[in-house]
Amino acid sequence: MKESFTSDAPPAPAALAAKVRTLAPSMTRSMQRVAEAVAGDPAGCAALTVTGLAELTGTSEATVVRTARLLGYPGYRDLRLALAGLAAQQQSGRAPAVTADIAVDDPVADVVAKLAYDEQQTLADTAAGLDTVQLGAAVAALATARRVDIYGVGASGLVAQDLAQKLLRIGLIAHAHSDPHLAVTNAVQLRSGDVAIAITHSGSTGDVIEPLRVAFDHGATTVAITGRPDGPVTQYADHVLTTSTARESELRPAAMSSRTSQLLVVDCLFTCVTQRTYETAAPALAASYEALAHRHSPRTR
Amino acid sequence: MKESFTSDAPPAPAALAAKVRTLAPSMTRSMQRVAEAVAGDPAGCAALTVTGLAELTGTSEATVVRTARLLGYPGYRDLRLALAGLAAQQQSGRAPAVTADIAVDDPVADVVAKLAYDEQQTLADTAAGLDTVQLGAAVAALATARRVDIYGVGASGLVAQDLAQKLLRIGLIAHAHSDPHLAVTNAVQLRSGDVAIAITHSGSTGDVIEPLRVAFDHGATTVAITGRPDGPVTQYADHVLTTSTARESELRPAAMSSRTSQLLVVDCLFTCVTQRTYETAAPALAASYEALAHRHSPRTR
DNA sequence: GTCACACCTGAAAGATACTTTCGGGCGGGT
DNA sequence: ACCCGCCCGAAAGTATCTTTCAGGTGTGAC
Repeated sequence: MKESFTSDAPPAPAALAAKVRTLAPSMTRSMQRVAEAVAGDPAGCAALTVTGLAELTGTSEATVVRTARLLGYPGYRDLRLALAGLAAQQQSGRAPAVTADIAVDDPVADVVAKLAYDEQQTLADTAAGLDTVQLGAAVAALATARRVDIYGVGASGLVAQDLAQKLLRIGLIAHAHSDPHLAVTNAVQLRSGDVAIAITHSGSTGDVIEPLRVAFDHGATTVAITGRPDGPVTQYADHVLTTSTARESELRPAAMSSRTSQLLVVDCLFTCVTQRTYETAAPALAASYEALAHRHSPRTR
Repeated sequence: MKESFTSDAPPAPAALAAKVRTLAPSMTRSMQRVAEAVAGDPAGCAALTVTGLAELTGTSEATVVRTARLLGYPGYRDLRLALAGLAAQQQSGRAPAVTADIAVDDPVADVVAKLAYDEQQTLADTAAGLDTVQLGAAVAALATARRVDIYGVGASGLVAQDLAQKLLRIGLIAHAHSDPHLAVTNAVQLRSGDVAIAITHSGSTGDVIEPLRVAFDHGATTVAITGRPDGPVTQYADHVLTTSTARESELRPAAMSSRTSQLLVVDCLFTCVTQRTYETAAPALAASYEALAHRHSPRTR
């Protein structure tokens, strides 16, 4: 029995709070109430029966079961088991130090500490929620790709460029597009064996979905990196990599944590592809490193 | 009421194995088989139903329930919950194997865990090493800046763009330059009251140092974000913000952790500037958020 | 402004898992 | 060898979970 986390079957072990946040937007009101209760008090909810939890949240048994399903469990029974596990874990483990939100009058040192903590949390959530099977499939496609196109606009555009830069360094033919028109005109060139990657936090950025759809229709292997695994973009994605959605506030826009999350996914993609193509990737990496050395001034000291 | 082994009042939380041994002598043969299975593989048994466990141990459902009772639980259901908790607990216990370097033959899941851990470490290091006085000074300069120029090439160029994007959102006039020639020609336009920021991990990237020097000579306030506080770039920097340098390896180029570190610094700069210019920044942020909403497809839900 | 549609929601029936009851059978004691 | 006690599992009984279905509500189109 392997550790593998297949995308729909696997119940989340401890990454439940993260999963609740990720899926919350796609939930209905009643389901959100249930999810909230579950995330807020795992221990308490684990002690409850379906009927009990339904009454507590003012909903029906059916809704509770539906929520459990949405969170990735076969039924409420399994959600309850996971809940018990989670409760035991945070019981024995350290209390998750809940940091307050960043305030307007926080001193500089506090801002630094809070931002660092939040981003660390985002990384942990992302790693816990990442589907390694999907990731493996995406890596396999990239490793043998003839050509790779990456779409992203706004903040995600920078992530797209980051990935393209990395892939170029290991000898892949990769290009990042932030111009939607050029992206589409390039997408029509793709065919089977090529890979197209769309990066969008909202999962509904038309400028990014359109080129992915075109690539998909032309037979390319398509990958979506998004925070909304139920968003429109996944319609045209062979493989979906989910980024985590951290709570945001006025002083901490969503773009900040989504970018952190996206970059981790991108790093994972890159590293795994490097592994699989080590024979060619290693010398390519060394060469690019060597080439850059001449761009630096002579060492001081 | 203490945690003592009173057989009727408290169900055992995690001291289950001990309880099994304690009570084993008073058990009948069949019950011992059940208890043994439970103590031997909590995780596996938690996944089983009464019937399943009965079959596995070659006994009957009634015996399983009796065993659960003897161990202090109201019924099998509750034993199962405790089992799930126990499993999760000893699952989380064995995790500190991520400190090792990434190997070529690491499975995907390990790569994800190690990368996430490393980046978290980088964030912690950066936050700990960041000079809040220097940061405060840079923030003060930015908050009143007439114009902001940001220099960075390669991976740092993306960080520069990220910062520029953010500052633009709160109403500052910021521009990121990755073309060294254009950077220099723009730098000569700067004067006192303007801010120039150079981002370079090595601290010795000529293409970035040169425009910063020009800006410095023209009286602009200059900031360097670098991993080498003793590098050439700091010669022309009024304020130096130090990023952390994590250990690197063949499969994990330095660019990865330096980027993470740089982005945290950039986020700190942005957030603190937003604080100090809250009156104008908040509405600007809200407006940019609003403008983007129309770029998304209608909700799926 | 009205209509139609889709979708959420909960009640109740249906299925599953757990608990209890009860009689058979195996061992020890005399 | 016989009797007694008690362990054990089959089956009936009950609680819990799951599914189905019909009613209601909000949303978009005309």
